[in-house]
Amino acid sequence: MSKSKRLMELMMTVNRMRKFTVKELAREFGVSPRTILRDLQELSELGVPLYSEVGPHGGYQVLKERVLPPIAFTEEEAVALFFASHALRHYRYLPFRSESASALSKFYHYMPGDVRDRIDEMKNRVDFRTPARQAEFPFLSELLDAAVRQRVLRIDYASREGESCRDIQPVGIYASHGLWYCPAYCFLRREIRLFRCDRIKGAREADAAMKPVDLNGIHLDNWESLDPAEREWVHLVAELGPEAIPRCEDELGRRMTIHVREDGSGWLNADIPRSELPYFARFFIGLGADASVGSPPELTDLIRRMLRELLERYEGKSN
Amino acid sequence: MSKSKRLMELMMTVNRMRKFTVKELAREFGVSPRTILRDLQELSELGVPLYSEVGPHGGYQVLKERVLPPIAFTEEEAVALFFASHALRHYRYLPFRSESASALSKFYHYMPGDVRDRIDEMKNRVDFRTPARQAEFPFLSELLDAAVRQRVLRIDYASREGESCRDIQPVGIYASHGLWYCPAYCFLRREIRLFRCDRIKGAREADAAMKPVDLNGIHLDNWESLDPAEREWVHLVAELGPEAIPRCEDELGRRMTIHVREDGSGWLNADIPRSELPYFARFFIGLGADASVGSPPELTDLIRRMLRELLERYEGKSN
DNA sequence: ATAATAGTGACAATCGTTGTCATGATCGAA
DNA sequence: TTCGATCATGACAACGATTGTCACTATTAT
Repeated sequence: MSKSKRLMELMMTVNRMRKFTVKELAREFGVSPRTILRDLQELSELGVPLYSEVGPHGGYQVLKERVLPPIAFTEEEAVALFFASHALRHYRYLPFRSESASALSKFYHYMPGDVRDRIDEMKNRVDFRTPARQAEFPFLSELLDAAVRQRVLRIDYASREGESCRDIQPVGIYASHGLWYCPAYCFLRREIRLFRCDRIKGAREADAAMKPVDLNGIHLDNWESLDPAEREWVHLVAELGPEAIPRCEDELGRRMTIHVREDGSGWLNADIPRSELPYFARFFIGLGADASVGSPPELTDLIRRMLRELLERYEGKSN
Repeated sequence: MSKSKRLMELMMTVNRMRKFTVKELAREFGVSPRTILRDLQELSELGVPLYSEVGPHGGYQVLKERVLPPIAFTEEEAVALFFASHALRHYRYLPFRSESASALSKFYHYMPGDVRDRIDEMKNRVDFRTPARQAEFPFLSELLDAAVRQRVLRIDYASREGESCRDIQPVGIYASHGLWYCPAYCFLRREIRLFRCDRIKGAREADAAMKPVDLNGIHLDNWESLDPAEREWVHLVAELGPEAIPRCEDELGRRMTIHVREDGSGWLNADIPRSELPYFARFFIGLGADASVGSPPELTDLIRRMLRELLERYEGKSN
């Protein structure tokens, strides 16, 4: 095997093993320990963070910031990748903020001048906007870590009703419209609930006594469908004007299908839980004249009531 | 210089030059042409897409998909980068869709097994959601290209009033809530306007007679502030409940500052163009009891009127 | 035709790589 | 303490890879 190939494979191998001795590698690669030593020194010079300890039980170690085998990207791929991480800059909080920034600058730095020029030209001409939020999300890494390792966390949660302390086991975290959410099994309610991460004011490992529940097979793509069946459902029918379609896709897109006609208008036809009627009432009021609810009657009633209340407020004020 | 170093530099050099002859390179690197030929063959085998033509004015060329010098990422950086481009998968339309996908799979493919495992574990546990849209955005690349190269495009635009044909010069494109927008200088209105990309039904190079205007210095970050001064402004004051804050940040965050008090409530205090009163009226109606507008009177009047209309509609229906 | 270019094969000179050996240093365990 | 496991370094000869040179072919624009 040629030296350069051996170096590549060596890099992958040490990344895989994390801890190893010179002899081991020499056997594995069929070369002498002396050669391996020379190779390791070269890897070191190439930036692989190696650390060695002498003595029995000593050996080599790769420090935690492992270096991946270099990947060659085409120019187009690099540009795409650049803008992908560029898009994340709008997030003040990320589970891996600093890494994302350093990857971005590494990219930028290593690129040949003319590609950099091209990126510079495009930088201010493509963007993925995310609403800027004042809310703080200090525990994203902890929540994600707990989700991956299936651990229970004890959190301080500031809900509308006041601050409470509860044990949860996160399913995962996701950002939507610039806010972070965390669906998690709540040991208090004994079901999966959605938490807003900015309301989580504290998070630490729960008591060892708290046994994790089995959330294998439950993840971000399917937890919503695992809703408890206790709910009572009512049937929603609404007619949508063209202006209303995007707003419905925005807020309801993942819960129901939005039917669109040729002329741009559309309609909704779906079952919704009775408990969410207030939410829907307010939502359709917000759509104004672009939407009109046909059913259920409970919803139209509620809309009327809410409209009257609002109207009273605004009439009271002006008089 | 060692062979491997020379190969690296060669890769960068050919990427920079795009077109070159063997002799040139031989001179530049101080080796014989024979060696360069051997090196180029190796680069070729390593995936650099080289193409050669014999004869006078012949020579080597790098095909358009240039390969960048390999960049070594740490594990954490790779994970961050992976999730950045993972986040883009929600977009059905992107100005560089296929490249983004191939970069993602290249990443995944070249990663050592255990990092891949780690990513697999996290894949379903972190997400950046974007509303799924049915709208189509077929001309993103064309718009972006025109923005970068400062070209004029002739587009077919389907606005509320019907389809029209106009010449525009894009400032850039951006995605917000899953929809793509394109601020552009409109030669019809003679000012910068915001176009929704899904309403652009056709796009092609405009007449050569259309002279591009100078949009240097105007880009996505500043075009909004270049609004024509013709507008009439009114002063908005509104009181916000805690629930209303996120929705205001979402929709108004980039136009005005949202003041937040200790207790979670907040207020708005900003100038808005009179022409947008209907938009604001509807917006505050959508906030329901969580917001109340104090001023301007025109706005509260409008809100009252709209509420009455809505109420009539819903009362008419139920009777 | 001519000149400019790529492409290949052969060979010897050169240079880099490897294994072996000797030596040293450090550390943990017996 | 001594012993063995480990990293670390230097010297050198054997080996193998790389390089330059030369001779030759093939293609093409002028």
